[in-house]
Amino acid sequence: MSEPSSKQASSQYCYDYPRPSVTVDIILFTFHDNDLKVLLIERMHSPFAKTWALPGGFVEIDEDVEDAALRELAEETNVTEVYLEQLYTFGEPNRDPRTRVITVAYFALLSADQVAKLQIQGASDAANARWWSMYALPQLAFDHDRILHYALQRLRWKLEWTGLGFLLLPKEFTLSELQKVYEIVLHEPLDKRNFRRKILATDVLEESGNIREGDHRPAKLYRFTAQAIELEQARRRFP
Amino acid sequence: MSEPSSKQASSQYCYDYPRPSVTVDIILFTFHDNDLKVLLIERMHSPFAKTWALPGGFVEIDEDVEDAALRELAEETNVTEVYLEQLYTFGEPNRDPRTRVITVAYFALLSADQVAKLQIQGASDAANARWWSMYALPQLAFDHDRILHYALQRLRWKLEWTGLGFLLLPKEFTLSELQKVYEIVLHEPLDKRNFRRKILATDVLEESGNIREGDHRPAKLYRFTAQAIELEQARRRFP
DNA sequence: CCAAAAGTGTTATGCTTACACCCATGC
DNA sequence: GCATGGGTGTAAGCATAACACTTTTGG
Repeated sequence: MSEPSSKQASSQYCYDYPRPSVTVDIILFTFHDNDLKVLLIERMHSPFAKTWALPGGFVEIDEDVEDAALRELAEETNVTEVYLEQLYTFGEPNRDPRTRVITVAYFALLSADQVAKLQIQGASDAANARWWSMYALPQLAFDHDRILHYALQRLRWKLEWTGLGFLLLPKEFTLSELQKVYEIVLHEPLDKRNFRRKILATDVLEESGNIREGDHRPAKLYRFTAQAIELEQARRRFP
Repeated sequence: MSEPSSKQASSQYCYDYPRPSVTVDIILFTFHDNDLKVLLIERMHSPFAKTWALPGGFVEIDEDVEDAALRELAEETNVTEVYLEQLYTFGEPNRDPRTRVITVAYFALLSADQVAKLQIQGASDAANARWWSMYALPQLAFDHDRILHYALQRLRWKLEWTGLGFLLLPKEFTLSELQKVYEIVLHEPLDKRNFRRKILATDVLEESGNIREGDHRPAKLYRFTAQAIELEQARRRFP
């Protein structure tokens, strides 16, 4: 969300008609400590200095918009293999007080695996990056609060109608852990037996053969099958 | 989709970094002659002169993207009250051979009522505008074929999961007419009794009290209830 | 042996599907 | 009176939702 700093003589690119800036903003979800988390970055510069914002940045002139989202993701988090989906394009004229900015929002689901490995790097203009609970957000810059809640809606919809919840977990996980994801994201308790039956009926999971040793009775570990994502997308649903 | 003509000395608007143009493209669906129709405009100018394209145009610098879609719709068809929904943003760098153009696609559902009244006006750069069968399209400019088929997918999804099919019909219609819409759009035959039961169970329709006199047994006319659209959107579904 | 989480089946209910005949009108 | 589309009900199968106890381990 940084205006590029002008290292060169300004105003090199001229057009007959005014043009907006186009940015991507990324809602990066993960699941940690039994909570749905979202990555935010603290802005250093005006406007909204010292307030938190979604990671994002300008779309380069010869770059696919989706590639821009992937690039920003890589730049700010070092993550490359992610589930990424276009969310919505926000285009009100005064979303950004400085100038006209149209933003294409993407949302990404990051597994706990990936989160553990990643090094979050604030962009040059961002002092600080951290995960926030989706249910205890700070005040947000621009219209990012609206964007974020729209993303939550979409994520809920996804979980209700597809089996993609496992994208928020590590490669192997127990069914109880998966149920917890659904309960926290959907914000409602679920019946354990029905949940297991339903999720296993979709054939997106298989036993990994390993077990999670822990404080109490060990639990079978599951992983998602290779075709799981394709399977989900094959069912005719949006998008 | 017209590059603004430069009446003035060019290059008045200068920026430090290059910026893309942002356009809106509108997929305008209606139902007519037992067929799903889409409005296309024949381009006069290069590139893709003489080929058909989606209506659309540039987003003004101080204009909401959705307002731009509504404005283009009004300019090219004189229609104002429409169901309009953002479809997707297409942002590959070479969609337009001239220059970088990012387009936000919207799809609109137009009732046969409205179609009857409207005067389709090609924009200044468009010679010609007409309705085409979705199932017999001409060759299309840019990536509009892809956009159109994505819109069809979304429309199908909408009809399968919501009761919004009536948006393609006049204010009053028979259940058989409505069923025809679903059959043509979804591209599959439906059972008459099940269709009626299902659609009436959703409470989006009510009898208008009138009847359609015709060749044979007259049919009850229905209209959709005032809250029908809200109702549909209240069920937690995308978006 | 106790605490804590894992795991497991059955029943009732509602929804979806398949299916075939009579009805009202115009000609 | 016949052709044409309008209109109606039921039974079977399937998915969903509600519900409680036993199992396995660690300490």
